[in-house]
Amino acid sequence: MGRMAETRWLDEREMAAWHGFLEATSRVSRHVETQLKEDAGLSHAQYEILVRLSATEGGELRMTELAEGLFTSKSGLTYQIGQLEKRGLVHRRSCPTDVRGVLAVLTPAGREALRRSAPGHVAAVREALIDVLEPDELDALARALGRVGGRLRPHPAD
Amino acid sequence: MGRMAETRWLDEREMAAWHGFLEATSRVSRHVETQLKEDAGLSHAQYEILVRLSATEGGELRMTELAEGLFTSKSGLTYQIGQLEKRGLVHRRSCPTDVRGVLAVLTPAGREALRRSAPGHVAAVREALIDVLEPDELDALARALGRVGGRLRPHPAD
DNA sequence: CACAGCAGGTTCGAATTTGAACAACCCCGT
DNA sequence: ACGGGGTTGTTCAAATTCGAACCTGCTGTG
Repeated sequence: MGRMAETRWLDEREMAAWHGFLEATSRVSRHVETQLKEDAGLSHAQYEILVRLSATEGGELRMTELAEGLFTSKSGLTYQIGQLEKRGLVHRRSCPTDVRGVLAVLTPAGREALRRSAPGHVAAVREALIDVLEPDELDALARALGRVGGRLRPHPAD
Repeated sequence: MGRMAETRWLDEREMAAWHGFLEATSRVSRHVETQLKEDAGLSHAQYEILVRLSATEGGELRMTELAEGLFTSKSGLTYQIGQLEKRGLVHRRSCPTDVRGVLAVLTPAGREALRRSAPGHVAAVREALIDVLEPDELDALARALGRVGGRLRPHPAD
């Protein structure tokens, strides 16, 4: 019965890739997180929320949509929106078409906070990842990781 | 004075790479984390600790060395070693050559836990990252991310 | 129209993580 | 031998994160 197939261990190349992935993600994450916190007082999660909101028509988005876009849990988003709301960067508005729904709306202060912190953040991203790679390497990375992320994306409803 | 140079925003290609990086790291991390937690009751951090320890001569390592290898903070490691110690997978031993030092030592139970959980973990890593890429893509990824991680590594003491 | 099943958000508790502050200790130059 | 300076781990409080349980309110079906 269910006897597992012999394990295919990782060879040296594969191990190097996995380890490199872990180290890079860990360090890049810390780099970006630290820069944002020090220079703008925002966590990366909070910054991303502002970005997504600012990219929409009215600067507002349903909680669920936001959560999906941020690859985070619903409860995690509830928490972060609460934090941003306390600081007046975002406010909640109930959805006109669905009583249950909640819209997170970017406030003028939120838009301003984003405008101020964006340059520093972009610089950090360049320093940590973008400017470290040659254009072709960057494209290869985008293609490869795009596939990786896509395959783990929650079912498009099969 | 200190006026910042004009910000070099990210173009579409760069944006795609950054977003892909964020999505991939987020989803891969969750995938691996979930598999380990469900199948072995270990967090990825804990699993990595067992791996590093098992790779050494006596299955032991100084706290600081371990923390560096795991790209984590010292206090974070203290916490995790505490958890593993509670479960009998690791135990602490004071360092013979430095009174301040502490050695984390893998116990037989710890070695056994690692042996049991490794196959499932490797499978998850393959499913999420390794087997999704062609050999050349994997090498390119390793080269690129290796450089990225290396550049953000704490000063080798200049 | 009534109902079962599902979707949207929040709440709650448990587990982690991080940096700062500490206390103890090693090491090197004077 | 001595003192300053850097190291080693731990402790502590604050911030997050996640999944499970819940309550409400949609929605398609009979």
